[in-house]
Amino acid sequence: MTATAPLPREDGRGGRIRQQQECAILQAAEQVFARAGFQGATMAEIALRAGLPKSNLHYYFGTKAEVYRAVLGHILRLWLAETDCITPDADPREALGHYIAAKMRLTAERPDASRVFANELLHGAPEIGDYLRGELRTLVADKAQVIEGWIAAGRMAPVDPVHLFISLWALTQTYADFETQVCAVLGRPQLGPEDYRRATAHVQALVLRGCGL
Amino acid sequence: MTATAPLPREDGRGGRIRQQQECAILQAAEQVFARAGFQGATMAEIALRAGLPKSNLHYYFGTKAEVYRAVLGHILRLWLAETDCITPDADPREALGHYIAAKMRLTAERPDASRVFANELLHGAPEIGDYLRGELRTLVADKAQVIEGWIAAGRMAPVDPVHLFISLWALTQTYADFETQVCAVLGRPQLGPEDYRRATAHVQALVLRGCGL
DNA sequence: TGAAAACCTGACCAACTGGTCAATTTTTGA
DNA sequence: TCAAAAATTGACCAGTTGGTCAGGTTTTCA
Repeated sequence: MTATAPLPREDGRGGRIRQQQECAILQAAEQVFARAGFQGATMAEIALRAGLPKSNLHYYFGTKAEVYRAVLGHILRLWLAETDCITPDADPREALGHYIAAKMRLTAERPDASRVFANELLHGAPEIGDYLRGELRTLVADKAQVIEGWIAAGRMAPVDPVHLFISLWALTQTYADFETQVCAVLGRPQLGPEDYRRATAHVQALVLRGCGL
Repeated sequence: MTATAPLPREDGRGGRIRQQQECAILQAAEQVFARAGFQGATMAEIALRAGLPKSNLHYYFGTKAEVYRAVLGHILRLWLAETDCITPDADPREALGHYIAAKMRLTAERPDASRVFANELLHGAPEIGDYLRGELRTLVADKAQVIEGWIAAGRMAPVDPVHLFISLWALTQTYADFETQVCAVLGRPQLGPEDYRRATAHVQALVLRGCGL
């Protein structure tokens, strides 16, 4: 019922200023949502971090849910990619190794994105359920067939391909989502590049050997 | 500043009624916290599910944080156990296989507990950080030594034991914490016993082979 | 049996938070 | 240069929620 925000043409860019501000807002929002979840996050804090008054924030995004959806949208784009290397002709060992490294890099570089995503899933994915059951499922089904092909050709051990993807996601994301626990048992104050290198090597070794590669 | 609730002697049981009510409350609270997280959960909903008026809920637990801590306490007790089978003399293959099965059973039987725990970790474990860096870390360090022993004796492939534990937790809990995503890619409306059986077999196969067992 | 302890509850409140709005300033582009 | 569009902002509001409290009922147990 508000005529305040003339909604940026989703396609073309809005004004120069709008682009800048929206970017700052989404960056701030990702942090806040990651730390506090949807309910725990407040518009006031997002505004504060983005460096503008709350009412200005509402000028760009009508509701908190709108900000949240925008943040999730950004994150989903990151999630889809990275499976390119999994093709029938690729070398299974190299393809899976690359995929693991890529996912782990994403986890290390954008832990907040991972956490927002995790939080959304944890609460039943009310916002992105359709995407999961649509695009993501299709993508996984495709890649699963590739892996079935590798198995049928005797190029790797028989492994349920869909469960394998679930495992890969779990193994990599856990380092961002549950960083506190990981740090605790590793006895580190926080995860650094060296920790991520070790984690990547460990997951690769475990999974590749687990797939008979 | 309230003298209302004469705090149940933590040690001995409070009155018969108190025990019953507290149990009902904690059960309800686990569900609510699992679905909504700490901030999203409301005392009103917990009370409703427990079948008593909100003010009565406040008679047993002074604050929401107190309820939350009690729920987490229950859950931590579940988490600690299950590693008993990992001992120097045990057969690595059987010990790890059992551990995976046990953790997966816990995940299947108490998914809400897993989700509350996951949520707490996701938000930086403000409540149980000390436990993680204390008891849990010690336990893991102990068990890691056992595994190092197995490796040194050539009874399994060289795997970083601490990262192995992190992997095992991730692989099992993911089926509760991110059930929505798992269901989506598996094309199932919800996970049933058969799904958990398959998941267990998959994780066991992957990890055991991954450990050269 | 009777009084103290434990338990129960509706009414109430203060703080917080998402969101609105009218008025003002800045930017744009013809 | 100047008017229309875009951007900014402080004041404000209504709904929600955690928590309080005074007074009542039930249970316990000596």
